[in-house]
Amino acid sequence: MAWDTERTRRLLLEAATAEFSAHGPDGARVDRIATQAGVNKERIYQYFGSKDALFDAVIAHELGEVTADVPIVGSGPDAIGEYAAALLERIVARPELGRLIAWEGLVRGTEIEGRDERWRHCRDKIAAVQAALPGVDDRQAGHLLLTIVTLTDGWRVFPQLGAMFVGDGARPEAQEERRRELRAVAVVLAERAVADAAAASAASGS
Amino acid sequence: MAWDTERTRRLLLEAATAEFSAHGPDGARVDRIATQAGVNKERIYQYFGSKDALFDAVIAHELGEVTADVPIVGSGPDAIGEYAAALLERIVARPELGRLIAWEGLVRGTEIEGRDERWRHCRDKIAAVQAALPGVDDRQAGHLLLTIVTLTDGWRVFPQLGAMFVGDGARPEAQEERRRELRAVAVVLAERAVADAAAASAASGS
DNA sequence: CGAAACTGCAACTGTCGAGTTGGATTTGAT
DNA sequence: ATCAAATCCAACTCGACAGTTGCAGTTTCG
Repeated sequence: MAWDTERTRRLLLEAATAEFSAHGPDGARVDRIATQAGVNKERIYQYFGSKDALFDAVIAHELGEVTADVPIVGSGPDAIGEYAAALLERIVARPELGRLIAWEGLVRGTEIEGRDERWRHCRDKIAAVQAALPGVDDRQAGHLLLTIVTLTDGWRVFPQLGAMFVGDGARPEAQEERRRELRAVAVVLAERAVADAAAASAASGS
Repeated sequence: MAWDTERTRRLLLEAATAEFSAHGPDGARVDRIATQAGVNKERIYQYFGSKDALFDAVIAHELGEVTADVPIVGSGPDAIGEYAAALLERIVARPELGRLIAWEGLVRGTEIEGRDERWRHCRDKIAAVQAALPGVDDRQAGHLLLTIVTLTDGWRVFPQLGAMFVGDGARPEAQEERRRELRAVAVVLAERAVADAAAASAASGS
């Protein structure tokens, strides 16, 4: 078997993703990550430098995946609804990123690593929303996306709220129900954004 | 000066609220809480038993306050909009509870302390929504509340998202803008819930 | 006054965990 | 075969932190 440094790196990243997602930057244990990956703890420092840097690497990696996994297809409010539903489905199947983002927000605030690249991602998404909803401006598209992403991430970050307000969120039926609800919410908000845009354009055009 | 055990307890609770909100159950330091409160660390164990128990006490205390602070006044979709706006205003002024709930959700999941009392709070809120929006059933009211609470809490829990999508969320104008947006979202969703309820009642009535 | 409870203070214990180090072993390339 | 890089292993350092203890001063209340 060849020296497969990419494999070692990948194993560490996968184990770290699970560990950081479950316990956060403070609760995560470097030893557990190493054991879980079946790799020596010392390797982590060779590859990533520090626990914090590993956390950043994990987030950057996960973020790259979700963007590719869940595109906005089609156009019109329904397309936004489908996007929201797909995003929720994805976060149920892979809750890691939502939780990681929450840990990051709580611990680091807005001072995040790799801000530039992430900002580019967000601009792209905003542009994609605008492509699907012609006439909607940056601000409206940004708020719409913020609302959708907050609701999807929040579903797995505040599980108590779901359990209290709509019954245990781990139940498959609850997942499905919430997915329908979120899709409907996204559609309604997208329709509103389009209507606002039309009204604004009519006002300025007259 | 008389022995004021309530004051000692209150000082500890206040300091613990700030510390846990800022750093979470894992990141919080018992020594810092004691120093901040101007009370000896040992007192914490006399009064609350353990770091974990102190965390639970902090959440229970904060939760009691918010329910009293932000009621639903009036009726109709606009009342729900006002409620959402007031909730966001409150979380900007006192971000502690939102962050505590997030820490709790991330670390403890749905297995929370004092579940019964909290469940009662939630039932009350759902009933209050139904009082403001006649005809709306439990499920719809629950989803509406879940959406509103997730969006308000998320605003301070995912500060990066706000910064990326709508500009730095710490700016006062951004706060105000998001507040208007959230109010509008809540109104739209409340209107939709009412319309759904009317349609359902018409269908069953015919 | 005197016992009992409350508090402050400071040092202590024991554990846990991040990061390091040195040496042995394996592997691919030349 | 040989060398350099990648890996494993195990023990180690060092600091941090939760929780404890003993003691001395203070307040309350009988």
